[in-house]
Amino acid sequence: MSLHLEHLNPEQLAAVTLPDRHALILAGAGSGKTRVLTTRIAWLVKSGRVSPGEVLAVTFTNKAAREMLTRLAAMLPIHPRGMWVGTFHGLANRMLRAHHREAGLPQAFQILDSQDQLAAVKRLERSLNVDEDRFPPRELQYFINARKEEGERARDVEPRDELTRRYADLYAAYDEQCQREGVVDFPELLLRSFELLARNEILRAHYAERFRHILVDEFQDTNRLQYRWLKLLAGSASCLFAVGDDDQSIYAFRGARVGNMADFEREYRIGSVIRLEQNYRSQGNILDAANALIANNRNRLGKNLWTASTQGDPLRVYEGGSDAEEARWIAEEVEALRREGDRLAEIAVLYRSNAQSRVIEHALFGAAIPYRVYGGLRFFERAEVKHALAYLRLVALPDDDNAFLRVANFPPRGIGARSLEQLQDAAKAHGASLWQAVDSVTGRASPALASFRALIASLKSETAGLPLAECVEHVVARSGLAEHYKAVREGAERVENLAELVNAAAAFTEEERQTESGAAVDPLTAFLTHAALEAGEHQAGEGQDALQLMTVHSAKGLEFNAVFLSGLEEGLFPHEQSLVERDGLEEERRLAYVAITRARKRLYVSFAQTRMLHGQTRYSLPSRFLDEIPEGLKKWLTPRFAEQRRAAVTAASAWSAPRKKEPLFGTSRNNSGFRIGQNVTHPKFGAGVIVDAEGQGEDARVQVNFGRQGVKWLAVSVAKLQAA
DNA sequence: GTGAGGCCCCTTTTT
DNA sequence: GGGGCCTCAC
Repeated sequence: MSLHLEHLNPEQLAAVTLPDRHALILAGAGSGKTRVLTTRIAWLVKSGRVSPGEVLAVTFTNKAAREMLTRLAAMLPIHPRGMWVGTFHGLANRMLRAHHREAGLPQAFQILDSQDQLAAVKRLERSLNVDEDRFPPRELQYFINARKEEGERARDVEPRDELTRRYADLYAAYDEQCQREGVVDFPELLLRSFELLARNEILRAHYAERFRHILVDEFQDTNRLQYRWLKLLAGSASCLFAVGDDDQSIYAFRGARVGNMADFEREYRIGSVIRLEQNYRSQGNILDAANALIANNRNRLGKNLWTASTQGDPLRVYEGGSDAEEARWIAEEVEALRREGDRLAEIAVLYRSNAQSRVIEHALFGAAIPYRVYGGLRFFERAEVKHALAYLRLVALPDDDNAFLRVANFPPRGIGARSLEQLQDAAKAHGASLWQAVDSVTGRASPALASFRALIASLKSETAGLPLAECVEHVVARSGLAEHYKAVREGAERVENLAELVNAAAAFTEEERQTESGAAVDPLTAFLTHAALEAGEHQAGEGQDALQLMTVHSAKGLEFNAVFLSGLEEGLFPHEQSLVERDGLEEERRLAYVAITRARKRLYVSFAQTRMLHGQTRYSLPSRFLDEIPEGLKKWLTPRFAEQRRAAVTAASAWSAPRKKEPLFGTSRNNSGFRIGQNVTHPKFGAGVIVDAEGQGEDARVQVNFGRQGVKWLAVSVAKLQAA
């Protein structure tokens, strides 16, 4: 039950025991950030400075919030009742449920996840006869979310041009639609609760008075709206304690504003920023590599991590002839680590994009290594589960048109597109929801519609008062979903997932009972909120020892004894898209920095000469990030790329002879003397690789990927290309 | 109204 | 390569 303050270093201790004032903690990777945050809360409470109810701590992910609660529970004698700990969205939701009337929402308002939101946007465009080619729904969704995250309503959007004006109009119409249906998207949770506080002086004063200490994790990832929300919540009396690391800002693409750190420092007159620079996680070579890499970024607040630990092993660098070969190598090395006694759960394979996992999974499967993939489709996002949830949503709030359209004819019950179109027209004419509009068309149109309406109504009455799990079970059975999936081929897994949904409901009830953290809403609405806000990381096979596969993004905040960083190739990492974005390359570099700093003892880095992407073989060059790591820290397991190119002339197969059986490239030639996949050099562009060829004789042209110099078509007869 | 096959697109991700 | 969406045939 002790805080163990004596185990903190001077900077950590200073941060933990800071007097009542605003603070900015610049906390490097592995510097004990979460520990400082939680210990500070415990210290504030234990020293009697505040009561738990006067503390609010906010994070980005549910995982981080849970972690914080667990640690707090270990440090504080009683359950920290009344303390607000959660994600931005979770806390905003809590506030909106408590003050739904003031916020202009039904108490049972439903939350749209990104999928639902896209469906809602599509539906809107169709109802307004908007040309989906000129206004792609995805673009509109992006526009709306970006505006909301800046704190702007449609009327605040500056009509720079005709297109923007149209988008703004659609934004307004979208908001009206949501309001009519009683649904709220993710950014709306924040914006709505922000506006509530801004408008309602009494509430604002209440919260500003209540929360004496507001602590923010991963502050570098906050967007403009989140920062403004915090400022409003803090008022003039509360202390803001912000922890962040500008070098780990990897979410600019979704609105995060690193600039919030500098703004905070200025606006709150932070005299001295506390820097946590001692790293307790990684051995010397790993940390040196990370520091060397990130030093190439210009926009930094500046900080240099150091460690008291030994240098440890050098980074192991591997070059594969293909992505498959790279994957096999990873499997072999993992197997070797396992033989040495490492637990698989302590080893991670990281990649830039989810699509890369397939090849790796294939190799792991072949090597019989158990693994777990993070990301991808999560439990509550599965189609069959979303269908069941849609029925439940209609029970909770029949005006939810999204849910209505999702399951009106699923399982098929003879309600076709035409009936639904008619219904939508009728609803539009009456300014009503689909549910309300059914009566106005049933007389003439589909009896099936009327029976669907009756089904929902009876589900509602039959489940009233039932415990949550039984309610879910009843809806799954009576909706016809279970029966439907039993009948279709390959539906067994879906039936299981429906059963699992019943379990999830039971587990949710139990958890609520223990923590009593729920806002004052009915259990069904609480469960639906949980499903939307926490899409469900808990997958099957959680308990067993398994290798961890995930994108670099989702690895943030985690650490492992050994890390494999795969696919370090130009165009993939850094991603080619990032090169055309403003500050894109620096964000990619920070991403690489995050990846490297996940490792405690061993870091493996790999790349492949060829990779299957979108069904085509791509030829790539090693990532520039690899060059930015000093040679002295690396140990090449395959001859270096440059050396290999030189060596290739004399001993073509020296570098990966053992398994060079498969034909790596098509042997497409065009009498140019070059072969696809061949490494070449150009006097101006440097090293490259042939990726395509066309034409014959004098007209022969080859396409060469020069990495950061770009991909170029060159006429063989003119360009001074040389085989490397 | 329903199911099967063709076509198009393709970052990163949490809430 | 693969998933979502649309069109076309029953």
